[in-house]
Amino acid sequence: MNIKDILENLIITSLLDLQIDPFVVPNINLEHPEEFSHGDFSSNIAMILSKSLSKNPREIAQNIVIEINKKLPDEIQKVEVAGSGFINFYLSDSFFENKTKQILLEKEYFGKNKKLDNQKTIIEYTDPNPFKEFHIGHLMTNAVGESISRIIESNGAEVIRACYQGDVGLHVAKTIWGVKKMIEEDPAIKKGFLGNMFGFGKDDTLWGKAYAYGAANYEENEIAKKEIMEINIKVYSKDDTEVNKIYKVGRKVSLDKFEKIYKVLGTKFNEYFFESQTTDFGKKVVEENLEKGVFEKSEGAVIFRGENYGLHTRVFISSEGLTTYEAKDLGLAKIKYDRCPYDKSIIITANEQSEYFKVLLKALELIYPDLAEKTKHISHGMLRLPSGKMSSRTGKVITGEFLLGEIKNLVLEKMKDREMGEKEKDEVSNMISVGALKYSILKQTTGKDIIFDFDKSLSFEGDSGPYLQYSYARAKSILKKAKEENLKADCNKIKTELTELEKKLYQFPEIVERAGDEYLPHHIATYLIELSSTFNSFYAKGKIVDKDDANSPYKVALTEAFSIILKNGLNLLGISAPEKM
RNA sequence: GCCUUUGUAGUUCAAUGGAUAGAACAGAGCUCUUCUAAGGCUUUGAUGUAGGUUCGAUUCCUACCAGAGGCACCA
Repeated sequence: MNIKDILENLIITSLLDLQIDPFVVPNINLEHPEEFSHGDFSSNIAMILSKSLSKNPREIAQNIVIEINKKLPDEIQKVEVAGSGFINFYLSDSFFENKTKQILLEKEYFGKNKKLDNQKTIIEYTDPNPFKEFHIGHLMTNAVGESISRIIESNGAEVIRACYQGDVGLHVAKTIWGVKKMIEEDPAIKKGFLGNMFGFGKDDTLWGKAYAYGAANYEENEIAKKEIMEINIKVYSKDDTEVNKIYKVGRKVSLDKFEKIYKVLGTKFNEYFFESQTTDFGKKVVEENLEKGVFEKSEGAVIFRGENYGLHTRVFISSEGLTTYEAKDLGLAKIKYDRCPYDKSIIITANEQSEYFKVLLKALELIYPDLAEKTKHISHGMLRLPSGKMSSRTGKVITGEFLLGEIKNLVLEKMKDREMGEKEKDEVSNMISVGALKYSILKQTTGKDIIFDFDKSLSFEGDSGPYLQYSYARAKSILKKAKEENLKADCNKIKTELTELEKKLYQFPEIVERAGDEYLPHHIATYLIELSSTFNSFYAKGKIVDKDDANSPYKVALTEAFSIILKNGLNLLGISAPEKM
């Protein structure tokens, strides 16, 4: 039984002994006070009961404490009444010693639970579009999705990582138009686009330029717009040899590039879905349900009248007969389920799609109510520069690779005096760059915009990924020294005072559970920063590895426990923990 | 215009309706003959406005102000 349950039972039985019905309150509220001087757990039960009992909360608290003291378990050292009626619990030395033992024993399993056991969850995130850049928005969706995946895995769920990619649609036509025009203008450039069919002689940055070129002309040039729409139809019909060829190469160039990025970011997808696979089925679903009255015809298009549900109306099949992404997404829900029957389906996107997903989920509810029930849309904020929104439509994008490259340069600059082999330096600098970026995304509540300032957001000091990684490397370095001096960890403390470190360490599993319940990775990030800060103070206070100090084995045990939890926590954020940096 | 969402130190972020609103950066001042100073210690500084609910509100409700996103054939 975990400590929270023990405390809860203790309160309930004490209330019963006092002839108070504990079930008049919905649940016993137990929280960690902000300051350790207020104990390890605190309950406001007396304050809540005060009204219904018409009694002073402090008096109620006193009575409860008297009852609790009659049956104080080993885990609790003392119980006190404080403030306006809080009951504060102070945990005992043996509780902390046992927890440290448990951490050292369970290692990478510490923090995991079985809450979502037997729950199969498919989680869709990143979703870059072939023929377009992998921009920093994708980086953000990936960071959030990967972290949520790992968190719910730690809560026991089986996770299927899915990526849905738009390999058909107007953006493809814009790119193909751009490619054709650029080759027309400069035939020599053809090789840069198409290369030899097998190698990587193809220049993937050219494809980004072609998209930007097509996109700009689509907006400004009526003739180009018409040509692009014609190409769009050909992409679907596949009856134009030249279009087919450009399409085939462009798609592969994009997908290969994406795979390289996923590898750097630490994501391995289990399933890929493509719009080219959802189009026909999506259209079929819409047409079937047009007859059933879910959709209606308007101005030549097939629409879903979201206004009837307080939402907005959207087009599912265009007046030209093309399926919009609304219809494709609708089909996707069923295709996903057919391929991997899930208990829960999570889709992660930027919050600019929040309203859209409400409409989509309403339509889904009318067609596949069981699937709609299982589906959840999670949105994150936008990564924006002080100068404004980042858009790939205008062609002015910051690509994921560019950003990671810039960060890596900063890291390498910082590492230039480190004694480390070139290969190791390269690996470690990759870990740190990705860690810095991911942390800056995950440290705040999912859903709020991130104002992205190169210098500030990616600082390597203070509240940052590298701070956590540095703390880890430091702990590992200490443990290495302990090993060299043959000092073994011992969880039984001799006569040291408890430090704040023990009081933070045991809280990790609760944090994992909460982050999973709320789908909020930032709880992990906040906890890890507090934990690391506590460890760093502990480190600064005196030597840990010291043969002349009888407490040294206990300090080594705490250091090891810290390193285990920090590594597990970083893993939940999708951040690697370097042994050295 | 309608809908959604966000307003917390100079800046970027925390705070299941609870105790003295936490950090980090920036500013001021300390700290490496000692296990990693990407560290530690000290210090200045904040809940958009006006009401309401509550024993208690940054948190819930209403209005207003300000920012962001969305609102018919792009994803």
